[in-house]
Formats: sequence, structure tokens, C-alpha cells
Amino acid sequence: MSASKRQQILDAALVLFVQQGLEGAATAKIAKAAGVATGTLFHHFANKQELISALYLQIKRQMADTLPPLDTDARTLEMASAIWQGAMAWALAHPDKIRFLLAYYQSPFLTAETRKTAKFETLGFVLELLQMGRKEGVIADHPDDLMMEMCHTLFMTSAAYFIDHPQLREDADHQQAAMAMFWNALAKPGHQI
Amino acid sequence: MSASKRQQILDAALVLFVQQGLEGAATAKIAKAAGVATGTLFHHFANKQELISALYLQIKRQMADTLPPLDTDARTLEMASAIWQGAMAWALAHPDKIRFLLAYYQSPFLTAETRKTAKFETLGFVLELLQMGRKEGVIADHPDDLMMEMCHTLFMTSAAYFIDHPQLREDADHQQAAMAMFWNALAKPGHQI
Amino acid sequence: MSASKRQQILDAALVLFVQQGLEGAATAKIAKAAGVATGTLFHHFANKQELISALYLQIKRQMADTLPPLDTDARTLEMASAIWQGAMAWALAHPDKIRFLLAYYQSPFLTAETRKTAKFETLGFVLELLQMGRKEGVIADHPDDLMMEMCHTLFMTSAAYFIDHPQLREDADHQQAAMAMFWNALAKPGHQI
Amino acid sequence: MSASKRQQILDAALVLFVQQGLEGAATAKIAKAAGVATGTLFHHFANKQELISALYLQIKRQMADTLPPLDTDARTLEMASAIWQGAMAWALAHPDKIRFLLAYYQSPFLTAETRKTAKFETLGFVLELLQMGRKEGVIADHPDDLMMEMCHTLFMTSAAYFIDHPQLREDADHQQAAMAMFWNALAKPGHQI
DNA sequence: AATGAATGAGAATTCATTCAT
DNA sequence: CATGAATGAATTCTCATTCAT
Repeated sequence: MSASKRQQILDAALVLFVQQGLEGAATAKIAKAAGVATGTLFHHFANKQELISALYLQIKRQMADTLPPLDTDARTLEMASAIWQGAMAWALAHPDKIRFLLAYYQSPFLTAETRKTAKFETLGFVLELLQMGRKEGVIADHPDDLMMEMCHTLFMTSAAYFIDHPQLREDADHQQAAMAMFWNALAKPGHQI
Repeated sequence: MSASKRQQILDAALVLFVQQGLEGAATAKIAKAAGVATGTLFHHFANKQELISALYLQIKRQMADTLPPLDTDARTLEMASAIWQGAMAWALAHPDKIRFLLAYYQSPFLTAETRKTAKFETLGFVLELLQMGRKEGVIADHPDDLMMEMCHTLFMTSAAYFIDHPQLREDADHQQAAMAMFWNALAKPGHQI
Repeated sequence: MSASKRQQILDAALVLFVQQGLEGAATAKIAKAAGVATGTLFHHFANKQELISALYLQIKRQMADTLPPLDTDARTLEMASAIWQGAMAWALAHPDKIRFLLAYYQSPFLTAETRKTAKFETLGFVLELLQMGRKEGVIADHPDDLMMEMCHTLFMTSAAYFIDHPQLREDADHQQAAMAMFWNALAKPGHQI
Repeated sequence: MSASKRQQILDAALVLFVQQGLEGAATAKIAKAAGVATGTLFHHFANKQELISALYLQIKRQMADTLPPLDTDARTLEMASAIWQGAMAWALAHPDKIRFLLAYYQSPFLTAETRKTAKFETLGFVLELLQMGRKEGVIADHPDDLMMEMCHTLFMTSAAYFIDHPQLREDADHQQAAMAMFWNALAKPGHQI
């Protein structure tokens, strides 16, 4: 019951944050939407900032948990493609979560701490994928951190694009173009698709 | 005098928005920082939202105005490279402006209207560049709007990266990697760098 | 406790509204006078307008509750006289409430909705009295709604008059004149006093 | 031209005051509606209060000027009826002016001074009419000031009633009822209509 | 754990009025 | 006379947070 109230609050918060912004969504509104009392929110989260951080981390973890495990025997392109498609399917099934990540990635409400935790927890596999691709000779030899930033942004932009244009979700041209641009940005010359 | 007060307000707003967030920067603080009365802010901008939109559009226009004109006789790669470098130089010279654009591109404070205006006014040249590249046979044949989104995001991410890591600005590896990923995302197979 | 804070606010509001006008009486002043925090006022009343409406309706109801019950076996003139005297006694005992009703009956701060509710809730007995008088053959046969407006205004004007001229409250001439004008306005020819 | 600007301001003020209240109608809005600059309003009226008073007095005078002159040879009932009809015709032709008088008669924005001036200037003829009626033996012998208050209020209430129910303006029953209640309130027993 | 009334600092915005042009 | 940008105090309302029940 109590765990469920915590989750009810997180669920309501997500919706309101996306609709009305981080400050537009007052804690009282969130509590009401969650069907709990104002005070209850503060039993589960020390303050609003912690609620936001908890939500951010939860979403990041949910997305990470959904991805297929890295198979180091597979070809990098195939592995990347499988992950891309898994992540995209999850993104399209949870548009509010993507919007939340996008909108508040830069917010002063999110501590550097939270951002860092999220990055390490959820972007680790990207690094492995890049290294796997270099071994295979298909991924360019650019600095890791820059490549990781690009991976992140290319995926999030694509996801946002398909969320904003739902009629294009099934469009093979667009879907394949998004993945191609992603891959080609990372690929070593001669290994484009 | 009046135009100058308006600009003073925009200048102060930029600094405070980047430092304290859109909601953390109260209109009274902005006015004070600008050296004008609170009422004056609302004389020039109907409300805070309009101030934010005006600032967003002004920055977008400033950046657009700074770029070299499109030379359709040049080779696309060279043209793209010149624009990239021009834009990057401007970005590094105006880090707050880039941070502002990045942080609030997704904010609910920015109306769809404003975003759209900004896009049309300032991303037009990207479309021309893509078409020029297709004629030359070096740019991939993906849907225009998706490619434009990617151009935008790849550039902004790179700019943010170099702003956050000032010591890498002169690093040829990183600089060249950023531009390479940008170009390769867009290029037709066989025209990577 | 909570009901009492709500009532403290209504009490303070009445005094300040009458002294300083609806707009002159700032919500902060009202809260202070009531001995509660600003926020508390808005916890009990969604906004200033609702406070005003609530106050208006409460006063109307208090006045209605104070009047003697209609005795349909009595003669109409005696019944009317009893009600008039009861209402007048209440009015003189609560001058601020009468002043408030008078001053803001026409105010744009009062919604048509509130005015209508007040009318239906508190003027119902007037209608019954008129009908009783018609059966007895002593009340004129004018349209009901017009007669009700006149009853209302004749009473309120008289009450205001005696409130503004306290020394005339005990003056039989004036008191009797007021009641006579009221009755004669309504009476059928031949039944004047 | 300048006299016309003054009148433009008064005209615009009337409309806005009735629509939005005395405080809801900002001087800047009034000036805009009048087609003049903010500063111009303050050239013609020292402050907002003076604008309101000037408007109040102007309307009162306009109404007074419209009434037929008192003919002391006529029968009082006929004279009263002629004045009532003249005043009612003017009221129905200028509903906003009546609404303004009604709504702000009690406003703290109107000084006691202004109210008094208005009363003396425009209600003098009522006193004469009452005295004429007493000579004729048709008007009751109640205290003058109370009777004058009642005359004023009975007329204003009737006017407001017909303004709020435009479809009843031509209704003989209602029109005659209003005048009858007015007259009967004042008449000596035996002279009712 | 859960509740929700109470708090009061702080936010955006308004507005009468002034004054240099 | 006319203008309208500038002023800054004042206003309504919000909101994260607390705490007695």
C-alpha cells in the first residue's frame, strides 16, 4: 500500500511535470492527482527536488532494463541495431518519459550528482558497444566521451521526433533514416549503411 | 534610450536564466540586474513568457546572422565545414547563449509558435545546404525534416561539449571528430570523412 | 478551529470592505486583521471574489434567518409590519452588514450567479407575503418580480437612512413614514395606511 | 479638439467603468479606448478620482437637463407622471449611464462632496414637486429627506429593472406598475392610483 | 504511515502618475 | 496641449513545507 502510494506519486508527477513544467506542477497538485494527501508526498520524498531526481533515475533505469543484453559475439551493427530498436520501441511506448528526460536533462532542479549517476548507470553499455565496434574495425576512433554524448543526443532527438510525429512511426523511410544517421555518425569510413 | 532599456533587460535576463533557471530568475531580479524598474520590464514584454520568447528568437537570429553566406558554387563539404566553424566560433564566444538555447529548447515556457518561428527563420540555410549536397551527390536522401533536426542537435551538442570542456577547444582531435560525426551522419555512403 | 479561522476572515473582511471598499481592502490586510496568514485566506476562499460572494450570501442568510416565520392566518399588514420591524431591528443592530449589502449589490465583483442565489434563498418569503396579501385583497396586482425588487429597495433604502441618521431611529414619525411608504407602494388602492 | 478629447475620455471611461469596474478600468486602458495618450488623461483630470467625479456629475446633469420643467399650475400627478416618463425614456436610452450611477453611488471613489453636489443640483425639483403635491393635498406629509431618498431609489430601481429586462420596456403592465408603486409610496391615503 | 489546514515568503503583474520630449 | 516610456509600490495569488491529529 505504502509502496504503491510512492509509485502513484511518481506516476502523477511525471504527467504533471510534462504537462505543466517542473515548477508549474505544484506538490499539492501532484498529491491530489496521485490521490494522496499533501503531507504524504513529503513522507516519501524529503522535498520536491528528491522527487524529481527519483523520477529521473527511475525512468533512466526502466529504459536501461528494457534493452537487450550486449552479445559480444554478435556483429556490432546488428547489436547496435537491436539496441536502437529496443530503445525506440520503449520510447514510443512511454512518450511522457522521453519528454521528461529531454525537457529536464538541463534543469537546475536536477543535481549534477543525479545526472552523473544516471549517466554511469545507463550509458555504460554504449561504451562497451563502441569498444566492441572498434575491435571489429567498424567504429571510428573518436574520443569516447564526445561519441557518447552524440549517441545519447542522436537517440533522444530521434525518439522525440517520432513522438512528435506519430504518423511516421511506421514509416520505414524515416525509421531507417534515423538509424542510418545514428550509425553513420559513429562508423569508421567505409562502414556506412 | 528605450531600445537600450529593452536590450539591457534581454541581456540581464540571459545571464540570470542561465545561472538560475527560467523560474529561478524572478522578473524583479532581472529588472534590478538590468538597472530598470520592475514596471519597465512589463512595458517592453507583456509577460515573462514573451521575454523568454523574445530572447530565444533574438539569439537564434544573432547566430544566423553570423554565418557565412551560402556559396552554391563551392563544394558542399567545404561549405558545411565553413558554416560549422563559423557557428562553432560564435558559440564558443557566446557560451551563455548556447546554454540558454539548449536548456530551454524543450521548456514548456517556449511556445510551439516560437520554436516554429525560430526554426523557419534560422534553419532555412540548412535545407539549402542539404539540397546543394544532394545535387553534388554527397548528401544522403533522408527526409528533410528529420535531417534538419539531426543537424541542429548535432551542432548544439557539440557546442555544449566544447563549452563544458574549454580545454578541448583547441584540441584538433576533438574538433575534427565533432565535425566528422556531423558530416558522416548526413553524408551518402562513400562520402564519409 | 478551521471553521473559526474561516469565520474570522469573513468578519475581518466585512469591516474592511465597508471601511475601505472592495478594492481598497487588500487580501493581505484582511488576513492580518483576521489574525491569520495570507495563505490561509486562500485556503478557505479560492480567490477574493469567492470571499466576497461567500460574505454576501452569509449576510443575506443571517438576515433571512432572523425574521419571524410567516403566519398565513394573520392579516397581511400585521405580518408585513412584524417582518419589517424584525428586519429593521436586525439592520440597525448590524449596520456594517447593511452597508455592505447596499454598497456591493451592484458591484461587478458580485457575479450574477451570487445575486441570483441570494435572491432565491432570501426573498422567497416576500413572494409568499404578496400572495397572502392578494388573497386578502389588500396587495396590488402588479408583476411579482417588479414588486419584489421594489420591496427590496424600499427596505434597504430605509435601513440605510436610519443607519446614516442614528438620532432618528427612535423617531416615531420617521419610522412610521418609512413603513407607510413601503406598505403603500405595495397596497391595492383603498388599503393605504 | 481639446474639448473633444476630454469628452472622448469621459465616454470611454463610462463604458469601461460599467464593464470592468472602477478599479478594473485602468487609466491606461481608458486612454487607449479614448484614442489618446496616457498623459493626456492627466492633462484633463488631475487624477482618476476627479475623472470619476466629473463623469458622475456630468451624467447627473444630463439627466436633469432632459426633464420637463416643473409647471406649478398642472396637477401634481400629471406633472410627476410626465417627469417619470421623461426620466425613464432618458434612462432607457442611456443604460450605461444608469448602471454607472447605480453601481458607484456608494463607491469610496466618490467623495461625499460630489455626492452632495449631485444631490442638490439634480434632486431639487423633487422637493418642489412634493411641496406642490402637499398644497394640492395629494402627497403625504412624511419627512422631506426620507421621501427624497425614496423617490430617488424607486426611480433608479425601476430604471435598472427595465434596463435588465429590455423586453418589458414596452409592456404597459410593468410600466404602469412601476409608476403606480412610485406614486402610491408618496401619495396621501385616498389619492392612490 | 497518512492527513490536510496552516504558514508566510516570494512570484508575476498592475497601475496611477510623472516628466522629458 | 499631447505624448508614451518609465517608475516602483502595492496587489493577488502560489507553493514548498510543517505539524498536530
